[in-house]
Amino acid sequence: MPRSPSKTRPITIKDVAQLAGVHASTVSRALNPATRSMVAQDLAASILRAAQKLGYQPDHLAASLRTGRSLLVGVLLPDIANPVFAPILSGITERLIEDGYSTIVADAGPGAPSATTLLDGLIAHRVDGLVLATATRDDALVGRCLERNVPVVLVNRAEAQARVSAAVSDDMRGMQLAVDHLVGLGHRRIGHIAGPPTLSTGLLRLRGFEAAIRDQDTPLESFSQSATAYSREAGAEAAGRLLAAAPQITAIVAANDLLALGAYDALRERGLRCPEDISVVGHNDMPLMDLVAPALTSVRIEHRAMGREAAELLVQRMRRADASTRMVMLTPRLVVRGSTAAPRPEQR
Amino acid sequence: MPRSPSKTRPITIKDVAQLAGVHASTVSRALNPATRSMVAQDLAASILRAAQKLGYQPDHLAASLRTGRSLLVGVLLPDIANPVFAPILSGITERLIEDGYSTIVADAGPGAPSATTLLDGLIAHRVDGLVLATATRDDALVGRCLERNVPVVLVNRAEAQARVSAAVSDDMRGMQLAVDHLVGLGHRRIGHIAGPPTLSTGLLRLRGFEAAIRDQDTPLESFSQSATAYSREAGAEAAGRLLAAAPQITAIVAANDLLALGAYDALRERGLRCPEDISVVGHNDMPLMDLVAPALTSVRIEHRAMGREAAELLVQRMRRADASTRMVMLTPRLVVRGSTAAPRPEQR
DNA sequence: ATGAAAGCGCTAACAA
DNA sequence: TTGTTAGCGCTTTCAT
Repeated sequence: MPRSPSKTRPITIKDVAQLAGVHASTVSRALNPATRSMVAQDLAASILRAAQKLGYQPDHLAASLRTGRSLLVGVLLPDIANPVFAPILSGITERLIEDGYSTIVADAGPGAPSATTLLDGLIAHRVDGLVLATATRDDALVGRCLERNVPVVLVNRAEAQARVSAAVSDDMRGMQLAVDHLVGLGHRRIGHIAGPPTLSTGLLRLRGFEAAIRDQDTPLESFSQSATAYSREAGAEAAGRLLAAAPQITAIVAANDLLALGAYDALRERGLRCPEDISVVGHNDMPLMDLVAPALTSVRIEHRAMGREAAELLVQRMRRADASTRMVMLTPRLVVRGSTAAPRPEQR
Repeated sequence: MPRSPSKTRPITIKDVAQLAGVHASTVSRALNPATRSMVAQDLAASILRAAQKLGYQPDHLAASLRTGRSLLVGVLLPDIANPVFAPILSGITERLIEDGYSTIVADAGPGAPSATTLLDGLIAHRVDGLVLATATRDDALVGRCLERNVPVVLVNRAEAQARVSAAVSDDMRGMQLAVDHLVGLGHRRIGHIAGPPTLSTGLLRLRGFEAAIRDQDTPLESFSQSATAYSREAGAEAAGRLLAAAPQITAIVAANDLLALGAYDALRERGLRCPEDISVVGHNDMPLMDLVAPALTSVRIEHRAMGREAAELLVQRMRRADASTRMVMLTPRLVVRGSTAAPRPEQR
């Protein structure tokens, strides 16, 4: 006497075939919109009904093994906790889902395995492509993907050699906006808290700062100190160095908002007021920057759009292996708030 | 003359077997730490070397098809853009990677497909388990997972029937902390901006508020208005209703930080100062809440730990199908900052 | 301790 | 238009 199956086995395409009285391959064709036209309309309909009735759920895994496409894309983030990556990730998943891809997220943040280990894990899952938000200017991971022939694009940060497509903000222009704004307010001695020079954002924003200073009609004094990381603590530390080295500055341009918030901390600690004593400009315009005190003037980057663009580049690359490599550069704009003001007359 | 393969075919276990001069199954045993002991030590070593030399990368997909385990876990978020979910996600991935799982993230935020569609997509990828951060008190998705026999746990929000394990904060206690603090400061007329009652956090925090009011020795007046969503805009709108209905209140307890920030907006718009005219308490203690003006007094939830706990519950459930269903409740604590103060004497 | 062989669920080339 | 067949890369009985 056959015992009734207590453990429910998942419904396969074969079960559907049996119920519909056709062969499994016919079911496969009927169920896949791309091949449905190969099946007689009414038959396809009855197959669909059978599948529905059984509660059939396709198995991507098995399909992937056969087709060589997993419909999985890996996203490697430097640190999920950093608020700028949430909208980037959101933009990426939003675009990818339109083409049927799901997103595996790997966080290379503190306490995580090495980025290389994470990358190998993603590749082991046979992702169809990768978005790296972690890229340094000279990035070994990119080479690894290229070797393995896995489509890859970069987001937010680019590498020095443009081996793969990237979606980034125009970092130099962003700094120009910041410096122009400060000079327009009357500032003549401006400091920069640079990001890590190993990251494109760190280097390009520093270069952008220097270029913007040079390009002014007015001669300016400028100073800069590099932060060791994009964090509030590193920002406070670098701001301290900057203020010690150049106490005459009347404004600080930070390479990112977290650094700017660190600068707030440093100013407060020294009894300096913002913007009365020192103006501060950030970069990224993260969520809530309008609510901090003083509200932060910042270079706004459309992170969500940037994520979408990166995903778009990847989709194109996954569709055609020979898709051209290119860099999509989004134009930032300055959002002026309360952290910048004209220097006091006696400071001039 | 055989042409050299221009397109690099991925290295399979067979290639390794050939190079090592053994059968594929031996390679499989040698490469898997769990079965390595079945293979002679020196042979295993030489197989490992062969794999290394060829740059062999295992194919989880093929293994999954065979073993029925994908090493993939799905995480369904209500809205990646909401800052509380970043640390939760971080905690989840951190714990799961310890057991070799990768995380597929699906965002049910604005503009996304329906949660049901996303869930089916995750199931199609044959995830070994699911973490739902989206649960309503009466959630159809949970039932769907149960039907499909997919291990599932909830995080941050619980459902009314405790069908599955969940990691949450003790929402009622959180509100007690908030109310006790305000009463201790001398407040006697307190308003609550509640979250959506369809969410456990919304309902339990409301109940917690009411219970905390009742439990005071001093008789109090209390009022509440529900926000339609956990957003700054909805918070401003609900705060407006609250102030209109009960202008005599001296303090507002919001069901979450975004609602509290919305209350800030509403107060500012009406020319009311915080904390001089009205004290405000938030809930969650999101990143940056120490920097908004005024710095927000808030009920701190350890979101990262909560994510880890949820992942832990899921791992246990995935290991043993009969693992007990339970609720892990983290104890919140109050972080007092500048948004709360004693009411002015004439307000008493 | 190792090899042989079957098969996970699906798709695609080929046949009819 | 539909069925037949083979096989994606791996793991796991079973046999040796």
